[in-house]
Amino acid sequence: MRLVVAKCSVDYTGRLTAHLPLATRLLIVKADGSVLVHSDGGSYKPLNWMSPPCRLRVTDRADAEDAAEDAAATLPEEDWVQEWDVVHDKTGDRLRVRLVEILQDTSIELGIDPGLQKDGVEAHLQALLAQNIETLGEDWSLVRREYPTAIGPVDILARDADGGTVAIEIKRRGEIDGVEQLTRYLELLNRDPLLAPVRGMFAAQAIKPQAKVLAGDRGIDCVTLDYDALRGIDDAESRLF
Amino acid sequence: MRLVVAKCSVDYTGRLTAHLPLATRLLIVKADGSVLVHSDGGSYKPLNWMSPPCRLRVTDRADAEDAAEDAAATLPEEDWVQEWDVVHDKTGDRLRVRLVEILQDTSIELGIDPGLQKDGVEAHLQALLAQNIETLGEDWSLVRREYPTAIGPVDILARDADGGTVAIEIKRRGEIDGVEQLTRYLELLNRDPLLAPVRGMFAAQAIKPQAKVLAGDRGIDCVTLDYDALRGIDDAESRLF
DNA sequence: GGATAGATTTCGTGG
DNA sequence: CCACGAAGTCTATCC
Repeated sequence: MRLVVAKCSVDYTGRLTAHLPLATRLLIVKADGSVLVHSDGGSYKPLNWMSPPCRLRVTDRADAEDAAEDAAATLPEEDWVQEWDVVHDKTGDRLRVRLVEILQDTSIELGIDPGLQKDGVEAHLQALLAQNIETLGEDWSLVRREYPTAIGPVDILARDADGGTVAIEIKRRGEIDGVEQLTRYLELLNRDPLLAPVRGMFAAQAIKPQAKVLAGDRGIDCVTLDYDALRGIDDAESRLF
Repeated sequence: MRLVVAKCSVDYTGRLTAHLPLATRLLIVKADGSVLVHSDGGSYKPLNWMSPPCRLRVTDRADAEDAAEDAAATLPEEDWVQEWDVVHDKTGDRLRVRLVEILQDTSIELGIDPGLQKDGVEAHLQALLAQNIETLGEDWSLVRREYPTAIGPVDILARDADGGTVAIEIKRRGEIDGVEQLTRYLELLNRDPLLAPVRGMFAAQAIKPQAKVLAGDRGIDCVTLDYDALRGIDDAESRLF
C-alpha cells in the first residue's frame, strides 16, 4: 500500500465525467493497483477512485519529453511533477491524477486481511421468525423458509390458525419497495390453485408510514418485529433442552 | 488528517455487530473525527468505519491503571498499546480499535476540498430527451418535464402523433424498480379524466430483460436511449443557430 | 429536517 | 459467470 499526500487535480472518464480542482488530498494505492482519492471530510466514500482490476502508470515530469515547453505557459493546475494514469482493465474507465506538489509519500506491506465477521443481519431475523412463527398468532405453523416462486423466493410461507396460507416478507426496515416485492409474490402465488387464497404479511423491525399505507391499500397486514425479544424467546427455548 | 498503519483488531456495535481479527491495516482519522479502517485490497469501501458526527477517545496502555495485571495473562490480540474508542454522537454506534503495534503514524493538514464536479448524469439525459422529443416519433411534442403528481414528478409528459398522452420514465439503466415507479404514476395519471388515457414509456440507455418483460406485461413501451447520439443531435442543432 | 430516489454504488448469495 | 437483493449503504434533492 502506497500513501501519498499531494496537491493534485483529478479527472475521471467512464460512466460519467468528473473533475476535481487543484487541492491537497490523500491518495491511496492498494496492492491490486486500485486508487482512492480522499479529502479530510465527508464519509467513507472517496471523492474519486478506480476499482480493481486496473493498471496504474506513473509518469514523472522529468521524463516527459516536452516538459520544458509545456511548463513555459501553463496554468498552475497543469504544472504537475507527476501524473498517474489509471485505466480499468475491463471497462476502460480512466482516472488521471496530476500531482503538483508531493507532501508525503510512503509505502508499506500489509498482507491479506482475514476479513470482517458480521452478525445481526436480515437472514438472522428470518431464521428467528421462522423458528418462532407462533409469535404471529396461536396455532400458526411454518410451511417453509425461502419458498420458491418464478420471480424469486418468498421469505416465509406459513399457515394461520384457520389453515389459510400467508406469505411473509421480512425486512430490517420496512419501506415501499418491500411492499411492492411482496405484492408481486402474492400475485403469482394466488395464481396457483393449490395455494390460493394467499394473504400477505409485511414484517419489519420498523415500518415507514408510507409503506404501511400502501400495504393497507393492498390488504397486506403489517407486523413490527422485536429483534431482541425474538432472540430472547429463542434463547429461552434452547435452554429448555 | 491522521494516517496510522498498525497491527490492530476492530469491533463495531451499532446496526450490527462485527469484528475484525488482528491484522495490519491502514487507519485514517479525518478532521471531523471520523475513522476509516482499510485493508490493502477490496474496493473503496473500508473494512469498517465510523461516520461523522462522532467523538474519538484515545487511551494509551501506559495510562491504563490496571495495565500491568491485564497484560499478565491475555491473548496477543488483547495486548494492545493504544485503544481508540469512537462513538457516534446521535446513534451511539461504537467502534473500538485496539492497536497492538504501530508501524507508522503521521498527521497532516489538508484543508477543505472544493469538491467534485460531475457531468453526464440522469438529469442530463432527461434534458436531452426533452429537447429532442421527436426522436421518439414524428410529430411528438413535449408537454413538460417533471410533470407533478401526488406521489412525485413524472420525468417527461409528452403527446404522440395522434395527440395521445405519454408518461416517460427515464433511467440510466432500466431495471424493475423503474417499471414499478412508472406503473404507480400511470395509475394516478389515468385517474385524471382530463389526461386519461395515458400510456407509459420506459426509456433507458440499457434495459434489463426482466424489466422489459414486466413492462411488456403492463403495456408499457420500452425505448433504448443513445446518450452520445442525443448529445450529437443537440450539438448539431445548436450549431444551426 | 425528513423522505425519496440515484449511485462510477459495493457486497453477498444463489442459480 | 450473471442476476438480484441488501447495505452500518452514502448523497443529493425536494418538500
